[in-house]
Amino acid sequence: MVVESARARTLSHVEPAEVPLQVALDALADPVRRSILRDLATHDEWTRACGTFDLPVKKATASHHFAVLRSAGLIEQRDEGARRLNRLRRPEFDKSFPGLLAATVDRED
Amino acid sequence: MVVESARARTLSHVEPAEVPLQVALDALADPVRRSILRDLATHDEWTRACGTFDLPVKKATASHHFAVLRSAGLIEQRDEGARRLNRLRRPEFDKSFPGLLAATVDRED
DNA sequence: CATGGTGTTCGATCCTTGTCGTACAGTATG
DNA sequence: CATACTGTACGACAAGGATCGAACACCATG
Repeated sequence: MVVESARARTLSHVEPAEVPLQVALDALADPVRRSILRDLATHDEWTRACGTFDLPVKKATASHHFAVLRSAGLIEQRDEGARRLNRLRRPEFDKSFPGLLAATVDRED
Repeated sequence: MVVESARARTLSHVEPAEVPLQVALDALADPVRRSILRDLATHDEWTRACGTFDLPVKKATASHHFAVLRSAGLIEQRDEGARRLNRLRRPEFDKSFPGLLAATVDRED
């Protein structure tokens, strides 16, 4: 029988449908967070652990940004051993906020 | 010969095409500013003076928000006597940021 | 010209939040 | 078990920005 680890059980996710527009915009307004989302958008799902992103901040700050993205319904996280893998919740988020990801992460600047 | 007033001459506008995504998102992330944009989106152009908006802030703060919207290429302003009329730059802004206004101001929350 | 209305500017304040160091928990590997 | 690696939690700090009051400029109207 497969049992979730205690660590994974503390991982609370928020459904994009429950996210207020204000929360979504606050999450998307940060350049470091958009950089994370762009990275996820251009790679296969569940292939990027938190530590594999090339970010201009220390790991404590990066951890904070991942938490913000999760509570805004933008990413899903899953533990795999010592690493925490990420996935962009593109279809779910697009359903709640049509065009918002396209207008923000599908861009150069 | 018609000459612009000194007051109107100080009104500097920014083209949406010159606006970085970061500036646009910062402007759209504030609820008071979105409320202004929604108001403009649902009325005829050049019919709303700054003082005619029902905002939960004092006029000094409102003036600040209009300045932010102008420098983000989201609104255009024109002086008409003592009043300053506003217009949502929908087509120009949509061209530079397709879907962004639709995802933010065309919404309930 | 005096008064009232519209809107901006300036300085001050307050609050949010992005940032980091450190400590800690969980996992893998020797 | 000892060590190294991955990521989070917590407290502290600093910067940015939203807010306001007061003073000011401009316009309209009597």
